[in-house]
Amino acid sequence: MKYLDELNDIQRQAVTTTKGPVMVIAGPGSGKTRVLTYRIAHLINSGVAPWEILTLTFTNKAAKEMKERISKVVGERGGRVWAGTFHSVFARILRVEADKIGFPTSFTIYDTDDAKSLLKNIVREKNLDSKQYPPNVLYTRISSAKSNLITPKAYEAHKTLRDQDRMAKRPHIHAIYTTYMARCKKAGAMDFDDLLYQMFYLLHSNPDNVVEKYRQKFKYILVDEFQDTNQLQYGIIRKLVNYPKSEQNLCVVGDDAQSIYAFRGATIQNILDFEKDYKALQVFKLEQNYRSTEHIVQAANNIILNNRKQIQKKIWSDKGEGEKIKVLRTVTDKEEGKKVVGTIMEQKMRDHLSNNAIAILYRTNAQSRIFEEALRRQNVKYKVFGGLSFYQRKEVKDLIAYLRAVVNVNDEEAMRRVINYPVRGIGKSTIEKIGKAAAENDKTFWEILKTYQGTSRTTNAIRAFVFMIENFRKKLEAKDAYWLAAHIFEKSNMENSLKKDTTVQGISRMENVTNLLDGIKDFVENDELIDDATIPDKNLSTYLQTIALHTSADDDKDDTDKVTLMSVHSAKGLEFKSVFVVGLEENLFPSFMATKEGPEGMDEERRLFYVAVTRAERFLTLSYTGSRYKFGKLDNNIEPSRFLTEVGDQHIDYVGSMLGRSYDSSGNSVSERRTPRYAPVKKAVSIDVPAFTPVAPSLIREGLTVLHQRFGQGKVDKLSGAASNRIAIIQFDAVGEKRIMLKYAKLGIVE
DNA sequence: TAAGCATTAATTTTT
DNA sequence: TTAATGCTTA
Repeated sequence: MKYLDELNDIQRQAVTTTKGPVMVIAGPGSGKTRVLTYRIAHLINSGVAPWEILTLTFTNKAAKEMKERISKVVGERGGRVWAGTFHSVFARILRVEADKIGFPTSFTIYDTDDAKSLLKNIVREKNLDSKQYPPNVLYTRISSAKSNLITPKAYEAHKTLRDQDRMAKRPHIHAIYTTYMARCKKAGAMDFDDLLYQMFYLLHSNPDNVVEKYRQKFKYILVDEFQDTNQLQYGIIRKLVNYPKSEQNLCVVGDDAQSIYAFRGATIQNILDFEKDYKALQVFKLEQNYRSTEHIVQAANNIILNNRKQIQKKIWSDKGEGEKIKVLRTVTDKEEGKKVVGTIMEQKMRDHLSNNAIAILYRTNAQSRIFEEALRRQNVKYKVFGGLSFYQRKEVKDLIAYLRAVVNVNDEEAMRRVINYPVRGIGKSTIEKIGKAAAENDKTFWEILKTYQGTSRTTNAIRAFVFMIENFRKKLEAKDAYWLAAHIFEKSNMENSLKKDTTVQGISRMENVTNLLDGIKDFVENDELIDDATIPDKNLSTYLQTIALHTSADDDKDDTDKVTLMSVHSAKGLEFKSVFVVGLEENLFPSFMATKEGPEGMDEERRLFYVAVTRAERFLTLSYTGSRYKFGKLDNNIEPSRFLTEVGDQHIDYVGSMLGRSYDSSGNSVSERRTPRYAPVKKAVSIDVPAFTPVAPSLIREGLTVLHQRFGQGKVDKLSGAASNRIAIIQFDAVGEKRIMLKYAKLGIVE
């Protein structure tokens, strides 16, 4: 087996120990994905059918990549492994089994917006104060209840939860939870948590002994990123693995130090429980880091040492010392953008990095803007991940809502969205009345709609709408998803109403819908391997499921060369030659929420920082600023992040930055606060380099006054070296003497 | 009912 | 700063 030679000893053991429960603790860059894929390949090579293997990953993209890598080892059949996120795999199973637990198999998936809008309606119907019951709070509360396997009934009886709610003056949350669940069921809809919750419920209540079917089917189960699973997810796994005479072929891979989703209910308790739940457990620790150089790896170790709880582990690298970590400090946020991009330009030039090799990582998506602007100014191509995804745009959601309404007429949220778009004279108050009637008479929105009587004008409008939807439904069986979507777009009058808008935005909306239609076409035409056969399952509801679970992390990196901009969360599992972690400021990274939450919140922020730092292969740059715009207001009282002091000075290079000082409004240094023992302050002002056009190296002569991108103005003292490799010694006004290699540096001539 | 205008509230991370 | 909500008027 050739692939076994590509592994180190521990990795190989983790791959070849195929029977029984196995836990792999995998530090960052330790070849985790390789172990997982080779393990699966190894299973297949030893006679296990690909479709008997279930692999649960964190993103769909990770699953896809894994399948491709498996296929490289074992051939095409590798693609037939069951691999996907918890959500997508269980959605697929529920597509088949949902009717056993009272849902239609064509159930729709409510995204966060749908869920919140439904919650809002419920609060209104219950005549509760919408200020007291904001949808965000309700959603989080319900989500975390589900993630902890707390049913509405259990919630009602749960003393701690009820006390918390009472203290927050929200005593009716349990009732809202109950109604919410009922309404989702009536609408034939599941929210993200339900995909797991209902899956658990299916296995737990076990109608027609369905659990047996899946225990038989999935003989080997692998879970990636186990540290980010919640109790509910672990519960499902146990249902599938724990039964009499089970071989318990379960392999979980994770790293407690990289657990960054506690806010979503994930708990490293699962890792700890795992050892208790599976007595025969074999543990393998992967500690060698193949990704980063030593300064980075050791800085990471230093950082995580500040956390209280963790599994003993120390990652190491033999890739050499490498470059020190650079720290940039600026006065304003704009300048932070400029400096980061300046450093990027420098690395591109001096180290020949392509844009692809570079990532800017931030704590909050809102930070991207400043870097986007700076990159645009320098004409550097970039791609922003996260934020508003394609499928969240209004016009895209509108058309999708039509499709949802047609597939499942009980999908109340979709129905409400399209009933008066484009405007057809069914106004707010009418919709309100219908909603109320439905809630009061225990009917669905659609049932009321079909027989609704209002003024003759609205009644006619409603009749026409119902007629239209029913007509669409007639085509559902005979036509494929693409045909139907295009048909609906036209006949619903959406097309005309979009065409009327000839503004720039209007045109771009039209383009987005066209792109959506193209996407549907693509989906219809591409076959997918499912199980041991190719199933042409191309109906609309499968399509809707796929896009509902699509996230920006699943976006393919397009083949053009672009700098990556993303949140630290979405950078999980990725690596780049050069990484910039920006906005390292108190109350931003760590976030102000964590600061008030206490030590647990802070530990999670630190793990997040650990993840960010360990994304870098060769170059790591940290940046922060003294003042920043926050919701339109200038905050110039920013302190550097506590995390900066945890990196370890021996790994940091403070080139050109002034650390550990705060400045008052006139730019004077103010007495030191709490950032100790930082690099000496060289100059009290940052070097403001004016724009210049770089000249060819051959034009640089001794005695010239030149401009350097980072060091500012200086005088060329001496030239040495061959013409092709010329080195200039330059006396800079701001930073003193520097040796500059002309072929890499960009210099402008002043005189 | 629908569109236009004014006010106000809210901003962490994501399947 | 932006998004969303509320209010007024045709």
